[in-house]
Amino acid sequence: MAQGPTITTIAERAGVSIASVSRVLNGLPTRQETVRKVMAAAEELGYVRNAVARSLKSRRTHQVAFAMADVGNPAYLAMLREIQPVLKAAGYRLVLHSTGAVVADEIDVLHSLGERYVDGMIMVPLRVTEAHLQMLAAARAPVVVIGSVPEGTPVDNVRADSRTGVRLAVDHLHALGRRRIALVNGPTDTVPGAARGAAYREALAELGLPYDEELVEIGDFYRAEGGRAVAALLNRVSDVDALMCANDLIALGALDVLRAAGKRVPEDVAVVGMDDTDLAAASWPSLTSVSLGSAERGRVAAELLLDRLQQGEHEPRVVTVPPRLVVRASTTPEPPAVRGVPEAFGAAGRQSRSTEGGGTS
Amino acid sequence: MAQGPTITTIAERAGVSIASVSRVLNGLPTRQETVRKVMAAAEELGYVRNAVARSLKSRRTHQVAFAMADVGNPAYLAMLREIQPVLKAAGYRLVLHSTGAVVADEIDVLHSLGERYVDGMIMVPLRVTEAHLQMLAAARAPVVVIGSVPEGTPVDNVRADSRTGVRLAVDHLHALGRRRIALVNGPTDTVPGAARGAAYREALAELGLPYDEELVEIGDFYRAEGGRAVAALLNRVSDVDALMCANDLIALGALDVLRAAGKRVPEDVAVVGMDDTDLAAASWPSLTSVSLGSAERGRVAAELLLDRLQQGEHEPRVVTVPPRLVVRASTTPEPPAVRGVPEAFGAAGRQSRSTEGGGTS
DNA sequence: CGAAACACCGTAAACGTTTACAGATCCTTG
DNA sequence: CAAGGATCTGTAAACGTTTACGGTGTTTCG
Repeated sequence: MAQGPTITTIAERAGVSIASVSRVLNGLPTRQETVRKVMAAAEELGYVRNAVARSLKSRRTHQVAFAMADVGNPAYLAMLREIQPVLKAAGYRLVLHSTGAVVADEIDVLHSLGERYVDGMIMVPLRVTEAHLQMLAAARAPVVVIGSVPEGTPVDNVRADSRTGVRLAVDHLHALGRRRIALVNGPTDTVPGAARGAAYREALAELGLPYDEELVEIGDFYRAEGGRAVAALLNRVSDVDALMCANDLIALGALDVLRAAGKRVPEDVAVVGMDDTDLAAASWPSLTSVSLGSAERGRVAAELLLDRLQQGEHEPRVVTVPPRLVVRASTTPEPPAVRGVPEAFGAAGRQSRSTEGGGTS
Repeated sequence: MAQGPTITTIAERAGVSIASVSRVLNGLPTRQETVRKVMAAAEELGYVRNAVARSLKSRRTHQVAFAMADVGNPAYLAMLREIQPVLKAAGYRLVLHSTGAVVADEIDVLHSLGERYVDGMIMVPLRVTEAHLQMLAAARAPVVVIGSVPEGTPVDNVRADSRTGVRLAVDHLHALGRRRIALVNGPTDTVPGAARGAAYREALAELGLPYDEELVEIGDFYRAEGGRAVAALLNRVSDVDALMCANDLIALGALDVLRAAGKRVPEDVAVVGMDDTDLAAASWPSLTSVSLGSAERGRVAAELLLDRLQQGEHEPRVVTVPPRLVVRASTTPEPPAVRGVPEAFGAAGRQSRSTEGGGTS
């Protein structure tokens, strides 16, 4: 781990100047003889380019940051898994920032862009505050935001459409004949919570169903909380025949509680989750879930960023990724054999990339 | 996004030399008056230190790489989630390398250490080949390997103990009265596959049970493959009363097939998975699973690396993390109420960190 | 009051590259 | 054979920091 060889070491050994070495290493036109000597010296010394010095001169680090609250969250993970290969293919390294649920950390991360250790950044903010907007406007490197940002913010923006997503789910439940469709939401002071609450209301209105406050329960986006919320709901109203859950975890909690209460899913109560995580396919009964296209949003964000890194300045772009309803056993009354079994296996196919090797010993 | 201010800009504005600016910014002893002027100038200009230039001079990037096959794999993800905060707390950024299942990529990543864009690396190799060992010996920065590496390799090493893990599971099944315990393994030319196969054999021997080739089925570490393997197994032998699966996904596939075949779990067949992923708690029935301590291995690896980065040279260390059997409904014959329900909720607690916010709109 | 001690600061070199520019070498051609 | 051009190469500056060293100005003390 001593001092690695530098361009200067090579120059001495090959008996040429450092400029020539650099030219050879960069494939610039050079006499054949010189190329040979330099290559030989580099080879013998086991030379590797110093990325730091290179970056200093070229003002390019070939690194991109991805910042979100927590890698463990399946939605962020899905994005990450798409972002990574896109960046890698373009020759960029990925710097990961897990900011936790702390908004101040997100601001910090944006600020750190000034350190120029990355060429650009993809960020999924928890909330978009005034401070965010200021930092985004002043950012020293291109940023792509996944999530909604007001018109006029000078960054590329990739959005989901949870309104339409909720609509898809509610329509589906309605089409199955359900009329007492409850909403189990997360906190309404979060962006997703608020959006999903509003969308639920809208969807009911469009279908001509009444909005009944009794049918709305607020918990948090976790399994245990979801379970508690559903328990409270069942205590209050007895004729619920469908649960629209703001999240797959909430839906899993719902399944726990329904099972304990002796209700059959989907015969007595149909359940829909949201985000279409791996858990949805793994649960029993498998969970109908609204996919908000996390993976695709990740891919699109990466592409937008690369585009900007390569093309330079242009108008900020906004891309909205459409949601998709993935129907599984928790809503389809009697899954036809064709649908039930292949689903189990089909799901495995979807997951296969996530499971190479399966562990380490 | 123009040219950011540098130390020179500040020096001019404050009417001092760049050396003074640097001293002030680094908190070295300086006259109060100068400190004031420099701070004021830096403030007005919105100066941020250039990390690249800094690294070039200091030979420290404050970045650490984590390299594994695929972030989507729950085992690696669990490691990542522990590694990240440890590094962050110590002031290091995390560079993520997803190498895919390609061994050559791992070698590449090790080679790229010579570029000095990171101060060190944590790696989880798929396989440890001769090429790996050579690169590890010649690595230009400290490396911690998660997985087993031969004696004498000059790197810190964090190991799981899948032998003991399998033993725990088989003992558990045996204690429950099961005697026809089958193994559903992944490919035996992978490290985990081989280790688990051998451990199964050993465990049976210790219990005085015969090793019956009929009871071993090889598939792959995916859900669909696992299902197929179990189907084949059931076709061949009819009296299987327990399945030791080399992986949670295989176990999920097993549940699919058993359910389709009308076998009750755990009454007719008990099922044990391995890795104790989030899926284990989410499935129905919830899955008894052997935890190989991925999270802890990640944390330990990060700590070892930091230690080496800060302390410098010392003998390579080897740490083995003990496995743990997490008992759930897929093996406990009649989960007492106390055990069944809290499990569902307890599981949510375990997962809570992975689900802040639950999605983005 | 002069010298020694001290506090502070600026100059310049260094980290390892890339690259503009000009000098050296070679070949071509009249 | 000389001049011109084409080709290749070396010198040096630059990227933005940190830091060793020596210089200046102030204080302290004999």
